[in-house]
Amino acid sequence: MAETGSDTTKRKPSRIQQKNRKRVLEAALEVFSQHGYRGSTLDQIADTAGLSKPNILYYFSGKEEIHVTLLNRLMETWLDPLAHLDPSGDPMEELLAYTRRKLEMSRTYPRESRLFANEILQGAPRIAPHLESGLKPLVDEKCDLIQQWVDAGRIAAVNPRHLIMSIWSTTQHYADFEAQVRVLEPETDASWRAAGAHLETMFRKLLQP
Amino acid sequence: MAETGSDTTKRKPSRIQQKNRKRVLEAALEVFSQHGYRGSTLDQIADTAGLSKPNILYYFSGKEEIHVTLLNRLMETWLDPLAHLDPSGDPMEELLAYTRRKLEMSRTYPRESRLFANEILQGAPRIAPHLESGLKPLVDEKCDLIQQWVDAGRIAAVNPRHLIMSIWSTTQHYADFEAQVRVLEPETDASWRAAGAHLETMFRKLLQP
DNA sequence: TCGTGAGTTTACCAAATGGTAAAAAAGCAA
DNA sequence: TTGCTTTTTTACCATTTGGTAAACTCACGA
Repeated sequence: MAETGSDTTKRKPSRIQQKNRKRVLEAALEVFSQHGYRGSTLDQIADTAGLSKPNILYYFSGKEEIHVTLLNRLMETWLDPLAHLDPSGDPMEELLAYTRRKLEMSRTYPRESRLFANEILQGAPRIAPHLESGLKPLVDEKCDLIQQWVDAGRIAAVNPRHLIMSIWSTTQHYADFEAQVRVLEPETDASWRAAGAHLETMFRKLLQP
Repeated sequence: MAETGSDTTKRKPSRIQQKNRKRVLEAALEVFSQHGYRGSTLDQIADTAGLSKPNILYYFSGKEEIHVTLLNRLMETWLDPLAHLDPSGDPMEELLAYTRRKLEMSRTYPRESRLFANEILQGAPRIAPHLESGLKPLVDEKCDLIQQWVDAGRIAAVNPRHLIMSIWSTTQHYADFEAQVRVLEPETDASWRAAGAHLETMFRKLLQP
């Protein structure tokens, strides 16, 4: 049986396979993050990747597999900052550091942020299982941690779930709504700096016991 | 010249025209807000509206006109709460009331919120002019107002632009990322109540002089 | 009731799109 | 070089999609 590059059986990935799969995923990220799943075409991805459409389908079984692959890889990166919330650290500093990391990710990986936003906006049809199995347990765990900090009086009384959602929404806003932000504040560098200062102030005041 | 229902010349809209144009727009809102512009099809809109595709094209010149019409109508509704920020009111109460109105709109009109989010996510290709001509002047004006409140010491020192963006992002999050919110907190009613309380606390603390 | 224009349907079409078959080319071990 | 596998290209295809032409139906005033 000729291996088509899928994952039914495992073989050595071959240097050229790794390289081209990477090119496809990079191009797909560019395209999907801008137009959403249904708004993106294999031709666009092929053009962006500098490969032919059938060539792309030699590496991936179809459009959906490319999209799902991207989302799966993304989830790890995306949850990483929250996973690093340290129970043994200083609560205030941990949460502010988390906010900083999240904002930094929005600046560094805006396409990833938009890819995720697109998927959630459309009801998370292809990533719902991962939300249940990956995101939810982690959030539950960290909510417990934050609640302990609250109970111990080390930070002000807040709803942990909604605190986390506030951090997500405010930080991701700068990536997901970039087109709008740019209209209101065209100086990109200054905008990011002001955003960082603003969020630092806001969450510090919120959490001050 | 037979009027096709477009707007090249003005005639009396005829009761049935008004009714059916409304049906189309209602259906288009449902579809566009879920799949984005390119992900939505005229057939979907036609099915949802209970009309045939050519019938829809009797009332609108094409897919794009429907979308643009929706976005234009939306802009007014969307900016309305901000426009009502009253210079003569109490600063803290005005801003908290604005936040409440915004959250209420996310709950009442989630589809409109998602339609807007979709458009911005994709770089605002069809609404960019309106952002410049409609949103920007209003935001600039209200930023001046907030800055005056800050200068007068009536609220804490904040960056007005980023305050507004914080209010937008946190309130709209509950509509735009509903699929994710539901995973973390399945009890919808409780979620909205907790959101209201959380945002009230957060912005009150932020703005307390 | 008849005519006229508004509204609706049926039958299409050209382009775009996801995907496939198979031949051709490029690597590569012997 | 030879023979085999991996990779890439060329030529397609079926379906979907936005849109149109023209026939048809319906409401309603004269």
